[in-house]
Order: sequence, then C-alpha cells, then structure tokens
Amino acid sequence: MVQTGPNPSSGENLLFLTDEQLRKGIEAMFFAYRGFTADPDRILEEYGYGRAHHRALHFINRSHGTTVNNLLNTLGVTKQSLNRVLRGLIADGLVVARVGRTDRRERNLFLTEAGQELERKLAEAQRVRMRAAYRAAGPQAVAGFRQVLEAMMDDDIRHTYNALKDGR
Amino acid sequence: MVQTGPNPSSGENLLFLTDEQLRKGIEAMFFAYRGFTADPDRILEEYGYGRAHHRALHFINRSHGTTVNNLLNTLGVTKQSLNRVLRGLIADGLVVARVGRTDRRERNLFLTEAGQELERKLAEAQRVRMRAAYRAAGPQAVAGFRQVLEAMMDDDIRHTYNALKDGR
DNA sequence: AATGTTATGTCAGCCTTGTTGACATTCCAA
DNA sequence: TTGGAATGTCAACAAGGCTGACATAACATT
Repeated sequence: MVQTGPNPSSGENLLFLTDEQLRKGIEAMFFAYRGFTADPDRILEEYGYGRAHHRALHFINRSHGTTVNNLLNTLGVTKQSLNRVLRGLIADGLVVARVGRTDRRERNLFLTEAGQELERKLAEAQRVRMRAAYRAAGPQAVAGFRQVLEAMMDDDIRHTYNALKDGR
Repeated sequence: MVQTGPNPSSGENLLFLTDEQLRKGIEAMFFAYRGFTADPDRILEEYGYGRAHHRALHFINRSHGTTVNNLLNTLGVTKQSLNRVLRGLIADGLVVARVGRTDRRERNLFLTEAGQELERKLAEAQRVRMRAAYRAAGPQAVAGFRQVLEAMMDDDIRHTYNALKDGR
C-alpha cells in the first residue's frame, strides 16, 4: 500500500492524493453516474428499451454509417450482445443497416427519422442535467472535470474518445 | 431545445454550454466509468463476484454496523437484489450480520477479516487509477471534477454522499 | 480457381443483477 | 393485543453481459 490513510492533522494535502481524497472521488463517481443515467433511463422505459439501446443510438448518431465492428469496439461488448440490441432497433424502424459500398461484407448503420427523434429526446434529457451541473460548477470546474475523466480512461478508449471528440 | 448546436466561429463559448461541449462531457463520463470499474472487475472475477459485491463491501466498510435498509438506500437497489449478494458474502465468510442491539429486527453488517482484505484489495486497485488520474490532471482539475460530479447527483443521493463524505 | 480471412449474423446456453409479487417471521410501539 | 416496520426468503422474470459453435458472403491472397 502506497499510503495507508488520511493525514488528518495536515488539513489540506498538497498532492490531493490521500486515500480519503481518493475515496471521495470514487464515491462521487458512483453516485454521479446514477444521476447521469437516471433521466434517459426513464424515457427508455417508456419505449421498452434499455441503456444498451441508448448507447447504440448515441454512437450511430455520432458516426453516421459506422460499421458493426466499429460500434463493437466503441461500446466494448460482444457482437452477440450488440446484435440483439441492433435487431430490436432495426425491427422497430429506428435504425437501418445498409450493405457497404466499397466492402459489401460490412453493414453501415444509420438512424431513421424515428431513430433520430428518440436519440434527440434521450440526448436532450441527459444534456439538461449536464447543463445544470456545468452551470452550477462553472467553466473552470468543467475543464477540470473533463481532464480527470480523460486521465481515467484506458489508453485505447481514450484514442476512440479523442477521435470522436474532434469531428469524427 | 435551448441551444441547437455548437458555435464553431466563437472558438471558446464563455458559457461552456453548447451541445457540443455537453456531448463531450457525456461521452467522457461513459468512457471514464469503464476505466473506473475495469480494475476492480478483474479482481472480482477471480473471486467469482460481481460489481454488486464490490459495492456492498465498500459501503459496509465505510459504515461499520450499517443496517440492511441503510445499505439499500445507499445502493439504490431492492432488498431482494441486495439480499442475494449479501447471502453470498455471508456464506463465504466475508460479511457478518449481527442482530441489532437496540432494535433486534435490524441486522448490523460488518466485514470479517477476509472481507476487509478483499475490500482493501479492490479499493487499492481503484485508487491506483484514481491517483494516476488525479496526479495527471492536477489539484485544480480535481476540485472541478468533484464539483461537477456533485452537481450531477440527484438531490437525495447528494445528501447520502455528503453524510458519508464527512465521517459518517 | 482454390484457399484463407474477415465481417456479420444467429442459435443455444449460461451468468449477474436488476425487477415484482407473495408470504413468513420477528418485534417495536401504540 | 394488534398494527406496522424491518428483514428474509421463494419464485419468476427480464435485460444485457458472456462463450462457443456454426453459417454465409465477400474480400484477399496464392
């Protein structure tokens, strides 16, 4: 163990790395993530969908025409798991899978009008909370928030995130 | 919709509230949470446990002698779901449930030596990543990180979080 | 042309972890 | 004594992960 406990007498540790500080961050992540997903979850329930559907809709919207394999890597799930979700979305007419032009083995995924509508609804619900949190915390806090989150990602996912971040 | 899109010409929006900015935050939360849980998940797999077990161990450790109902509220799951997890942990000798002293209907939950050992292992794995992220981002970023996360929580959960935050 | 590889889909089965509903027990409190 | 609260337990179900196996089509290589 690098550091066995907090250092109560020091008041404020200059390195911000006491176990106490880290624990607060860990708990904040846990509780905040619940809030983060709460609003979309309520909407999804009305449609009989789950978080997996939300994620698929989000990233198809982000990258129109993305392939199944691409989506698989972004989401970090198996093709069987994703396929189950996609089948539902395609059956309900929210997503279309078009045979690839250059490589006809690939399927390019797109949102239909209905798919875009639900995606917008989910995204806006999530943005409302995010916006409120950003507004409450202020611009400087937001910058720090993003810095820490980015540093917390696995390396390979950070690449995906960055590629996505700046215009596909 | 409050704001329909980014404002590319402005370069840096003073309010930090464009949909583009919000979307980056949303994706950062999604990817970062994966990293956040990745290390404990690997350890849990060795023990045949899941994230639910980790959460139970964490909060029992945080509040020695907490009741089942307390834990229920903190974790935000049903008693049946928690009970299944607790049964496993008790059967494996990581947790003990003692009949309450003042109210004998209640069960006070404690970690055994073995339970504390696993909890420490999980917590340290999670702290390693957190510590690295904090160090990379710097103290000011960490403060902002926590501010935004706290603002993102549901009100009732923020109370739980704050009560937990400053020594039970 | 034959062979290998890749992308995708699908079936079956399993696990964790969430849910609801029903019911029993214990025991505090009015 | 009785009502209600806290807890536990059983059953059933669903979402959404997983693995393994297999099929098909299309591209790539030899």
